[in-house]
Amino acid sequence: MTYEEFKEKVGSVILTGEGNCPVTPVVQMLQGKWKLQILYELCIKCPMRFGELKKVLKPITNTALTNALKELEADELVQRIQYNEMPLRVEYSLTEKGRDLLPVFYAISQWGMKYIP
Amino acid sequence: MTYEEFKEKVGSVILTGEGNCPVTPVVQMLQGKWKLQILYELCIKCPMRFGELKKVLKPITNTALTNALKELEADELVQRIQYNEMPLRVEYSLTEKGRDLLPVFYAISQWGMKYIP
DNA sequence: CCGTATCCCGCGAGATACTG
DNA sequence: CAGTATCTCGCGGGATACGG
Repeated sequence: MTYEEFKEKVGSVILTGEGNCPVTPVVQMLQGKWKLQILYELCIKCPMRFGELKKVLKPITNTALTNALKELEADELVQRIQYNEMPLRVEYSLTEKGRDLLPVFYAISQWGMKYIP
Repeated sequence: MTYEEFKEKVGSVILTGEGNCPVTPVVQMLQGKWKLQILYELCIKCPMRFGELKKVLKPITNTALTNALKELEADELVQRIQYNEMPLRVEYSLTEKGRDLLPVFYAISQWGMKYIP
């Protein structure tokens, strides 16, 4: 794809240049050491429990996982459901908004397969 | 796109789960406050001079711009060419590897248009 | 089991001044 | 013009211990 094709497809409205990169806010939302890996694991298996995520993202700490999940929830990419059983059970799943990131992941993966050895 | 379609298209090799998210290393490469905006500006106009980039990314400092450009160059997303004139002229341009990120930007923009008000 | 509450530390980024 | 050289500061994330 050339930039001209890109511009034509996306529309010029959000392509004003001068620092108004339309991509930046989205990537900001995905920034942080763990967010992408969490979303990725939730793509593979959904829903997942807190402890399950913690196990799969092995060196992650409680604090980091909690914070990342909270931010993802605030951005409506992930949904938290708490079941008041004993012992407590909490499940995290992707929202539609979160699942719609799959084409983005796909594009990135394609690029990675071409350029990452 | 469902995850099953995703898996089929990308191939299961890199989809091992257990923390091996294929997307993460790519986004790591794009991380930093300014890298994406630099790439984006270079999509719009290429090549650009140091001072030109600095003007367009207004509140950026010399240090930040220099560091970001160095890292982008190390990752072979951007090429630096120096002309030993007086006064000095340096031009930055996207490499093919960098230009090939456009489909990624496109996917992200599509998502953004759907979900960012 | 699923977190919160602290404390701590390093690193990315800002500010400012200076150079080939 | 296109950077480099320092210094500083804030905050994201790690470690550990405790609470509902």
